[in-house]
Amino acid sequence: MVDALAQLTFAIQGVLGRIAAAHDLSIIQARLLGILRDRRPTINGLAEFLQLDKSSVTGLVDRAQDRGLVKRTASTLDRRSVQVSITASGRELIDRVTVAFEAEIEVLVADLSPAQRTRLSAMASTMAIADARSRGVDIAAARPASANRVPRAGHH
Amino acid sequence: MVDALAQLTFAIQGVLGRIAAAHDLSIIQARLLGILRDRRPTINGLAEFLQLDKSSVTGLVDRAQDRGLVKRTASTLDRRSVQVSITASGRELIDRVTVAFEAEIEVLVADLSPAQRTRLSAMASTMAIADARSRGVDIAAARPASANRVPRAGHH
DNA sequence: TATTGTTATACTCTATAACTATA
DNA sequence: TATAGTTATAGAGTATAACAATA
Repeated sequence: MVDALAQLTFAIQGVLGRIAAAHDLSIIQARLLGILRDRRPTINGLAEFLQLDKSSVTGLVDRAQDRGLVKRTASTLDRRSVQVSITASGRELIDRVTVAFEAEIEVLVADLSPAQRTRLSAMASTMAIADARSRGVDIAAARPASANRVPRAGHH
Repeated sequence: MVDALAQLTFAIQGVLGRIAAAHDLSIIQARLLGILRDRRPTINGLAEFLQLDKSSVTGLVDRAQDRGLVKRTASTLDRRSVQVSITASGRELIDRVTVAFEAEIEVLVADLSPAQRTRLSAMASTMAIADARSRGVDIAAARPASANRVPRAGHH
């Protein structure tokens, strides 16, 4: 099991990496844009999402901003913080990457039956949630439309 | 499906990264040691396994060698090439990482039934093989001990 | 000529520590 | 004092191009 999952992970990362590179992006830059599709987090918020130090995020956002993919906006509530958002150009790029990624994943699951795919999808979600929970993060609350999970007490 | 798989991939990479870091390794260094557990590839061979440029592998092996985790041996057949192998110390380290990784994955699959785990494992393998095939690599032939590859016509 | 591996170089990604400007 | 973000710095990881040794 462990071996199979590790292999799968590397395979998917490889696919993602190749597609991102074909669009002149690294995996982490693609991830950044993906997060910003439906959120306007602060630098600290991004650091938490990505599990990176805030100084790493500063650099990440700097490079994306230099390319016109994201922008910083001063927060009106707390003048120390900024809000990071995606630009039209960034959104267009990540949308193209997503389409390509979906097509490639389609190749990987080609040998699975429709029923297997459904089950795989469900299991993957279950595991991602278990991971988030084990780190004390409530991933469900950060979802887009609907996806509202059962309200949970608190963290820790 | 795509989203769930991506989430799962990042979750597993996160787990791997944290465990590797706890043992003073990066993911790629852990992968390198994992590959060397039952193989003695050339630099070019490693580059193919890892899908990296050979110059990247030179640096990777340099750093691992500096730490006494791997070693280079001159090939007797082709004096241009070297064989990279794991040291006792490297093997001990990757074994410890593997044990810790297995324990963490156990947490992630905790919410899955035994039957689901079996199916997940099988599907993960299927997908990893599909990926290898899509890249023209025969992962199955590259397995353990004396995996004497059946002489094959051509690569490409 | 072609291939194996290294070197030189440049860039991205990352963390730690020190700093600034707010709060 | 504490927090949000940046800067300075250092190191790993990666690719491209040029190179030496060998085939």
